[in-house]
Amino acid sequence: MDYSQMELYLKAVGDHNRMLILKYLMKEALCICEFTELLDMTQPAISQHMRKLKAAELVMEEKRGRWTIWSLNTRHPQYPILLHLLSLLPEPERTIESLAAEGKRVICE
Amino acid sequence: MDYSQMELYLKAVGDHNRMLILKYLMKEALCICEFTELLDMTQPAISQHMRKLKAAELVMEEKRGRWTIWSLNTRHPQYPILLHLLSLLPEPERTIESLAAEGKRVICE
DNA sequence: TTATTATATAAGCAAATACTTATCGATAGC
DNA sequence: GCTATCGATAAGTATTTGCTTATATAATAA
Repeated sequence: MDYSQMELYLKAVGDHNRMLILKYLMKEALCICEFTELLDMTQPAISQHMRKLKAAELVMEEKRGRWTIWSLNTRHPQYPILLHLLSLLPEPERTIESLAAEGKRVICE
Repeated sequence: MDYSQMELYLKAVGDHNRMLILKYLMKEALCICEFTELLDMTQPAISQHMRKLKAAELVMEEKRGRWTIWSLNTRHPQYPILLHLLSLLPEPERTIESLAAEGKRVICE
């Protein structure tokens, strides 16, 4: 891995909101609309974060109908390091379940 | 480690020039004036990078006369991860030895 | 077809970042 | 004391970043 790739990689991970996104993706694949609820951000903001994560090859996207399902790229050479770094972070307070309790569950299919 | 600390940590490491600085520090403790030659940067630029690295507790400084000797903080809880990340990067082309060959060795004492 | 939904993209903006030059403080040597 | 050197800090600047709102694209539903 050269210095530019490493910089891309560390900058992709090194953002509060993207760490949250990656934390959520450790548990399950999710679509953009679910992230907008989980992070309380606009849809374009989430899309742009996913673009950054994808540029660093940290995530994969799968188009399913209208939805784009995002998941961690487990084949990334540094995937084990990513898991380790994420394991150092606390679980996000908001979850899909807690959103469901508020009646905000996004069904996505 | 909370999200803010992790962000500070990853942003400190996630810069091309700071990765070079850390790479050099893996081999030996160095002073600011040596880095200015190794990275071909101005002295204030190096000082500012060291300040960022220190804020993330990645490096330690020791005042010795006029010089400040910088070294890796081997006591940092995530020091092993840092070493692993740095090990993925190629050795810098310029070295203290190659500078010596150009007659640019900074003696520092 | 037309409307709705999920996402991507474009353009604009404020804040952060990585430099620069200029200057200040502290130490060492004369 | 005076001067030179190492380093920190301040101020200025161009670029990057992370958002915003507005709009475009594509798939589903009516």
